[in-house]
Amino acid sequence: MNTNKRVIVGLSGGVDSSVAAYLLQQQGYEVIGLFMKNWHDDSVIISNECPWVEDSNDAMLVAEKLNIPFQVVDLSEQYKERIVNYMFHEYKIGRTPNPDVLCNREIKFDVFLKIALELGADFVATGHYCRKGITTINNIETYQLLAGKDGNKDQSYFLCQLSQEQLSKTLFPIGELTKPEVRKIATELDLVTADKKDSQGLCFIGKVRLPEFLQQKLQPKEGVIVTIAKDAPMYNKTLPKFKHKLEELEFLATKYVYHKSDGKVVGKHQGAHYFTKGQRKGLAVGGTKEPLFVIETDVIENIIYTGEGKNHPGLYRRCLFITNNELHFIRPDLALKPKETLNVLARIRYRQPLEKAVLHKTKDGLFVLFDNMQSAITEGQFVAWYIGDELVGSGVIS
RNA sequence: GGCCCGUUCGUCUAUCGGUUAGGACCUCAGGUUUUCAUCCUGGAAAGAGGGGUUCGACUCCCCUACGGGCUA
Repeated sequence: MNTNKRVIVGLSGGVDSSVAAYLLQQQGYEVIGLFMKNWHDDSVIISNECPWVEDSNDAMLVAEKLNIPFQVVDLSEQYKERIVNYMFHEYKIGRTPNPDVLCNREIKFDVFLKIALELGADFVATGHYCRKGITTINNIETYQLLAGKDGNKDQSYFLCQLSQEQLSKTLFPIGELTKPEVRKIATELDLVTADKKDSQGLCFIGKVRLPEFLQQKLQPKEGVIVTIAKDAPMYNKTLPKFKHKLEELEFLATKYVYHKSDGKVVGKHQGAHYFTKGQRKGLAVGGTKEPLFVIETDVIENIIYTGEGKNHPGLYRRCLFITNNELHFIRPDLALKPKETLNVLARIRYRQPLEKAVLHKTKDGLFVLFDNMQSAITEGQFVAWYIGDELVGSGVIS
């Protein structure tokens, strides 16, 4: 039944996309493999140099084995413009971006998708661990982004910015499988990628030392590290009585504002923009009973604020806000209007266990109010919310 | 100028006349992780200096160098 449908698979040179291609082939699709080359500066990568050469080669071998056509496209210009520049910009303004979420929205499911369509494809497919559902709502065919069946590998979070349009053209062939099952298939087929280690680090770039990577554009600038005491007065404010829910939400979403005089200087750093909230490593401040965690970075004053111990109050908040222009619903029918609320499960980082939360829409944006305190809510990261195993929307934490 | 205390891994510290001188933090390496982080495991790392006493001293004594209390 799929015989006349053409699918272009993004072959990355890893097991997942290899098996994805195979499964599509089994399902009767006409499959074409396409390798994206998005980065070729290996000077910034830790470990083995030039991973893309090996990866594209593996992708080609897999295509040969499956006997499908194979091509390489170079998208490094677009990748640089849309992803790398965005990264630099975000770090510069003191936020912590998630380039891989953007990479999916802007590269794999935009630039790449368009190329595929030009090549006559009906769909693109990738080796993501997630599933696509289709349901009819008000007579409109609506696509759903569902978590991968392998709870340990579920990658729906990285696709939280996809649109209906993009989903409509997309297939996720391995979403019903677990990683061990995928490996097993690859082994049985004797694919070169069968035992290849999972890729990590920045998609297409690999493992980098962030400060070094960022130094291409962001100059080091020495500043101080300040420690805020666990029992600082600002943490003991009693909850005011709120007149409106909105007032309460705003209060709970407000982050602490620190000044140098609120704590004591314990060290120096080479640039507040190289650090992110919740970070423990790289501060080079020792002698404390418990580790120091970054609780705030101030890129204007170039000060890093830290708190001692995993339970430091500066690390926790229950509520966060998303502005309207950084708010996205995969399910348009579930988009909230001002004053509407929605009970969801949400996460603020990949692989974080889902947490109960309530969405509160306002005129200017959306509040996400968690039942429990959340550690290191970080501006620039994406919060994604689910109903059951369906990812229905996401936004940038501001 | 006299009299009394302190000096241990990079940091904060524990111990002891015979120990692989312990821990925490930092750092490094590996692992987990398609973001940044987190998390897990492991490694490296010390007795201010010089003399004694002793079979043996980081530990006891003396002197030299840097940090605290009385006298004036």
